[in-house]
Amino acid sequence: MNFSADIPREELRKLLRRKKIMYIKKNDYFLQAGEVPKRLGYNVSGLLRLFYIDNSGIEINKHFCQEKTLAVSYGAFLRREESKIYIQALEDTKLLVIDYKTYDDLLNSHICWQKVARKLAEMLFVLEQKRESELLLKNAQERYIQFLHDYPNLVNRLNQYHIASYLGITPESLSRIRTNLK
Amino acid sequence: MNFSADIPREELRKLLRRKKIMYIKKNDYFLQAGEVPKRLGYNVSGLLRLFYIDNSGIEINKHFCQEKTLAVSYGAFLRREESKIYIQALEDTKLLVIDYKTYDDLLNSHICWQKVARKLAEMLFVLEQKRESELLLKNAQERYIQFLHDYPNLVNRLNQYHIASYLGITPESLSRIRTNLK
DNA sequence: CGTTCAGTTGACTAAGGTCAATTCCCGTGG
DNA sequence: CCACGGGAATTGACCTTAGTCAACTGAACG
Repeated sequence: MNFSADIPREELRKLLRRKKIMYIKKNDYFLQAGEVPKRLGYNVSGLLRLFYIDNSGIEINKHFCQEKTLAVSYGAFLRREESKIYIQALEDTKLLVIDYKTYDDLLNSHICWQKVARKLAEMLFVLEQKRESELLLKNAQERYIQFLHDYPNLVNRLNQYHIASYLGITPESLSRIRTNLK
Repeated sequence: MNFSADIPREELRKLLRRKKIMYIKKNDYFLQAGEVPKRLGYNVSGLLRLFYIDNSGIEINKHFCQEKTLAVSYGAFLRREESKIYIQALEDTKLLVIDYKTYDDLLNSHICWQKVARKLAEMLFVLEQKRESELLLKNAQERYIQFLHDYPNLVNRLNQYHIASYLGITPESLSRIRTNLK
C-alpha cells in the first residue's frame, strides 16, 4: 500500500510528528477482544495475527499482518466499538502507531486524508470479500492451495496450527491435505 | 444509509441530474459475471440477489439487496475489473443508477463525495467482515438463526432455495434445521 | 541421552451433502 | 366446487468431508 503520492509533504510531516513507535514481544497482545481499539498500527518489522475465539474457546485466525501492512481491528476502530478480534505478535514486532484522535484529526484537517482513508477502506473491503468468497466457494484443500499462492513467504514463518486455524480446519486435517498433495 | 446531511444542496442536485432510472423484471440480470460493472444502482423498490457460481455450477447467494440499499459488485466496480458476481432481480425492481464516469466525476468534484465514498466503503467493509466471521465461527443452524435475526422481513420474500444458498448449505439441510427448531 | 513440542497417523464420529421418493401447496381449468 | 398439474418442501437412506481423540514419531535443544 503506497498512498504517499497523494499526500503533500506538509501533511506527511504532520503524521510523522504524531506517530509513536511501539515494540511488541512475541506472544504479547497489541489488542484484546473486548477493548475499544485505541490505536492503528503499521507493521515495520515482525508478524502479527488477528484472530477470533469462538464460543467453544477455539482460536480462529482471521488474518496475518506482515511488514508494510496495517495492524488494526478496523471495524471496531472506526465505530469505537469493542473489538471481537485479538491481535497478537507471532514474532517480535515493531509498529508505528497513531491513536484514534490523531486519525480523526487528520481526516478533518485535509482532504488528502479523506482520500487515503477511502482507498484504505476500499482495499480492506476487497480483501474481506476475497476471503469471504474463498470460504463460500472452496473446500479446505483448495483454500490451502490458494493460501500458498497468496502468501508464499508466510508458510515458512507460521507453524501448522496457525495455518490450519486460518483455513478454518484442524492441524490434523491440514496434515492430511499436505500428505495428499505430495 | 443516509449521508444527505453531509452533502450540499448543490451537489445533491448534480447527482440527481445525472442519475437514471432503470426497471428490472423479475429474473432478469442487472449484472452478469465477466462484465466490468458499468453502473452503481440504488434499490428504490424490489429485491435483488448477488451471487457467485462455483466451479461445479452451484449458485451461491452472497447478499440480498433490499430497498434503500446499493446494488453493485463493489470491488469490481471500483477496480474496473470483471465481476465474479451476478446481480439478478428476484422481484420486479426499480433502481436509480449512475455510471462509473458519474461516480468518478463526483468524487473529483467535491470533497463531500470523498467522504460519502469513504463512509460507504467502511460500511461495506463492516458488513463483509460480519459475514466472514459468521462463516468462520458459526455452524449452519446458528447462521440460520442469525439470518432470521438480521433480516426478519426477508424470510417471507425468499424461498428456501435462496436462503439455503445464502447460508452455504442445501435446501434439504435447511429443511432439517427448520424442523429441528420447531 | 531424555524432554518437549510440532507434526503424523489411525479409528471412530458428526455435520452436512446427495439422490430419490413422497407430500404439500396453490393456481388453473373443467 | 373439485380435480389435477407443477414447483417447493420434506423425508429417508446412504455418502463424503472434516473433526475428535489418542497413540506414535521425529527433530531440536538442554
